[in-house]
Amino acid sequence: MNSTAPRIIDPTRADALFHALGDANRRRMVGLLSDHPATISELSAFLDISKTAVGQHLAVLEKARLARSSKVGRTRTCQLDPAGLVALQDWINFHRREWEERLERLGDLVCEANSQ
Amino acid sequence: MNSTAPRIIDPTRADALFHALGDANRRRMVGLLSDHPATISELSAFLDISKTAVGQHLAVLEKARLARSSKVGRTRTCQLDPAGLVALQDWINFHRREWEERLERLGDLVCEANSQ
DNA sequence: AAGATAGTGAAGTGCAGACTTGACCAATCG
DNA sequence: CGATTGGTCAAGTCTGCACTTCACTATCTT
Repeated sequence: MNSTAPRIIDPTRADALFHALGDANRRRMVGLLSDHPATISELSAFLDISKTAVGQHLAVLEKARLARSSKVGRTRTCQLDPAGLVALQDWINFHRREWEERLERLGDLVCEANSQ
Repeated sequence: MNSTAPRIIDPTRADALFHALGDANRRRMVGLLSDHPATISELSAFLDISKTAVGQHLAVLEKARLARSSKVGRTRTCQLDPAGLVALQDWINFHRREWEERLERLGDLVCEANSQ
């Protein structure tokens, strides 16, 4: 489980993923949600944007599978969806592998990269 | 080295990073560069966009420290800069840690997340 | 039932950003 | 030298998207 095998990530998915995280407010949302679930209103208050805006952000995050939500009564509670983060991890691992492989043969840059 | 310690990533930097990777062409660029360095013209030909556009993308990638470039003679060769990927990794690790910690107490979702 | 509260839909505004074109400079080649 | 070729600068275009407001539908509270 949790194999180190190179798992490729579909471009469409990558698009959704990076687009989703490209916005500061959405990143703040996953920041909040990674701490604990929250409702639309709470997120709205915290981020200081309209509930409508939160709803729109949520849709984007859900499409990227970075968040989930479910409505009970009149309140919708959002929580983090690990799947997105996992996919992101995969994307990085894939590319990391590629250049690490290449840099091994060339032996440079790497130290610099680690120091900030 | 390469410690597992939580290394926090500055929001401004995260912005640059995710914004940079939010574009499909730029992702294709890092894809190419992670294989081997390339010149502006080569990238232009491969991505089928103007050299000017490539230059603009390059600027974005460099700001995010995902690429470097240097000009010798009249040709500019671009190569991948590991620093960006490393920072990205840090960002994920940080959030991953947060929700893993929380999910450990709640014990759910995780299996689903791993299967796609 | 009246009134607040939680959220959704539609439509509009304004800005950012991904491109292009065209003029231009600097190396390289014949 | 003259002609390509590689790259950059400066505008300008056009689409996408973050966000708002307004109107409306549940749902909860008292």
